[in-house]
Amino acid sequence: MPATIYDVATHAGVSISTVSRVVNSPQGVNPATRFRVQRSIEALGFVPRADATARARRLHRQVGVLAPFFTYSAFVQRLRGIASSLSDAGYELVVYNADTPEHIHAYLHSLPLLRRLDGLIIISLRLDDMLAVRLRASGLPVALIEATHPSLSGVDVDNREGGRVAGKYLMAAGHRQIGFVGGDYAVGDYTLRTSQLRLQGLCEVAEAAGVQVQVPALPANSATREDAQQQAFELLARSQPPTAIFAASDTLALGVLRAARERNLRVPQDLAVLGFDDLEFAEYIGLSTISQSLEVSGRQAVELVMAAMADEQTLPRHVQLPLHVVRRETA
Amino acid sequence: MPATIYDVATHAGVSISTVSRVVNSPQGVNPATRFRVQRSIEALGFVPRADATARARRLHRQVGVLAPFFTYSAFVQRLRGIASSLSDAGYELVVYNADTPEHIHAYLHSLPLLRRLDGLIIISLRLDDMLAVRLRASGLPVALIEATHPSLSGVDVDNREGGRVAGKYLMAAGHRQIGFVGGDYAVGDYTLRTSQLRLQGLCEVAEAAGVQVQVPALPANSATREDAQQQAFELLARSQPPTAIFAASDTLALGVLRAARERNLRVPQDLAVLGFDDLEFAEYIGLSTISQSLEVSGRQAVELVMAAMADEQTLPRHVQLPLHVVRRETA
DNA sequence: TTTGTGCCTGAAAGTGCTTTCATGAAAGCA
DNA sequence: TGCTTTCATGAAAGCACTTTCAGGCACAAA
Repeated sequence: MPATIYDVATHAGVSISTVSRVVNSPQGVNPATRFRVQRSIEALGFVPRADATARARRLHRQVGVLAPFFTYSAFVQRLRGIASSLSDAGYELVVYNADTPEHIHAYLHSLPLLRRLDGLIIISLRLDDMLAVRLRASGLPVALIEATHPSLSGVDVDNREGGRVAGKYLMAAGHRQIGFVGGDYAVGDYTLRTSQLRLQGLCEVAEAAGVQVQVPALPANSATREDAQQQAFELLARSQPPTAIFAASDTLALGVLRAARERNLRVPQDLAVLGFDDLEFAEYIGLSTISQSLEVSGRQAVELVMAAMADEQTLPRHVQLPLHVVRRETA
Repeated sequence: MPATIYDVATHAGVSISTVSRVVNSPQGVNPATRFRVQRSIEALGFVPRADATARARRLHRQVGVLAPFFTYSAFVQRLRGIASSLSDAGYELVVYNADTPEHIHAYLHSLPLLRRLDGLIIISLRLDDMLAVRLRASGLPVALIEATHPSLSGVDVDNREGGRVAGKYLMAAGHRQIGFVGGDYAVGDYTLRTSQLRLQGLCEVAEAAGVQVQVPALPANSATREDAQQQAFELLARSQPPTAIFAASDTLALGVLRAARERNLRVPQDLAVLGFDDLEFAEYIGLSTISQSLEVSGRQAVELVMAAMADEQTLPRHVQLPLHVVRRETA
């Protein structure tokens, strides 16, 4: 059984208050006493228990992350940013996986009440007004990533602008037949509809340039590679098939790439493919894509929760991250 | 301010003991009293605070995972298994990123003392005898993944056998010039040397069949795609280049694939490529590989820590997961 | 000698539950 | 009716720290 603050106090012949002070604010205690206590601490190998400290300080030094982790690939890179910022700030990271609407619902309602967390980061989940207001009222500092809500801090990108950037890039490369492949990660009512926005942006600039965007007959209601592959097959089978396809995510772009290979189309000569996200594997496979600074989004979110933790009264802040195309080999 | 157990007790006109019993073992309390208390609980919206419960029970319902997450791609899939098993068991998952030897050292020495965790899972980190014994003695239940040690529970695979499986598979496909590309994730003294073992297994079966294995002149001391690409270039530039390359991981295989593309080699006709791990993207890009059941390893590890948590005296258990080749398009 | 002024230090409250132990009431039995 | 047994409940200890508050003590000034 490890030593407690009481053991140290007895051993050094002082009160526990003094031991606590030696640990937390040594300058306030008489040098002679301090050295004696320090020797006792070392002799007994005393280390304050994190949970006891947390209780007394009413600060847990833990921040939670709620996300549909395993259905959604972009989380790793966001998490990377979150983890490193959090660790720099001396906070631990606890992970809540929310792949189903039921899980999400349960977490969202219990986490604020359990009072185990100092802050919470919610990734890629759409929150309705009621929920957002409840969260805000619960007193648990929250930051959103990818989604936004007026009453909660958040960091996102301009998805419509992303579609415009993609369209301009492809048209600048001479494409006049542009296809779109999309779909969103389905998590019930919490599903975020970014794919649609990216398509809108694409259509805007295409229309302005007199270029028509080809959209699959059946829009997918999920975001798997297989869906994308089927969508691509459909587009490529048309009488005037697209010479370029913009996929609403890198994962979907993989499906397009596969479809191209199966139809013996050379990329980018016969078919240019442009993704969205800039996931890690995009670089590996040479996929051209729109980068949305995933890692930075994680760091930003940590800053936002920290701000909310420092001052609960502060107004929600919203950060919008820039987008840029990363030119590689597929477009 | 949320309601506490005291508020409920007052409201229902009972003692806090009774409220506690209604929450935790309702069958032991008189139905009339029970209903009254339950009504008070609902009226006040009482939810027991997780940290208070944890303290009183001396059980935190949190398990930690320590791993070089962001230098090591296989973690996502392992984590998926861990997260879902943990959540089924009602435990939370706290993540400790350990990309540098210094971080690892600090975590390994502080986590057992801070007493915030009920258990710890350590992924892909080599522990020396002293550390393993210390951990064991600390009383914090531990399970290892990918590494093993006699005094700690662990789940791993037979890496040498993995090399043999790869060699047999490639030779059965007719290859007589087999190349190897390898390298390990470098985390100082904690670096695990699995690449070497996989090579040994490959050499064993090749030698037995009179086939020579081609190994790059400069073995890489890291495991990046770029390293693998350079290694592959070197092998392919030889007078008698390999017709198949076994890469010690899927990430490395990506580098080989890239090298093949740059040299205008068709895969698998001109060069067969076989990976190891079966990461998620392997399926996406059609990479043939040796699966090591990453998700299962996570589930197994949870079982092992749980066993250790249930009975601290129990002997360490070791589980070895099966390997099998997943035939796709590259070999 | 008395009063004032800091500096150290200890006592004690606060944190919100679980769980053991003891007690009283009610029920069962002869 | 008197005794035992069971059931339901409350009191209180325990958890391991931080932090506030008050007071003791030494030293300087009056």
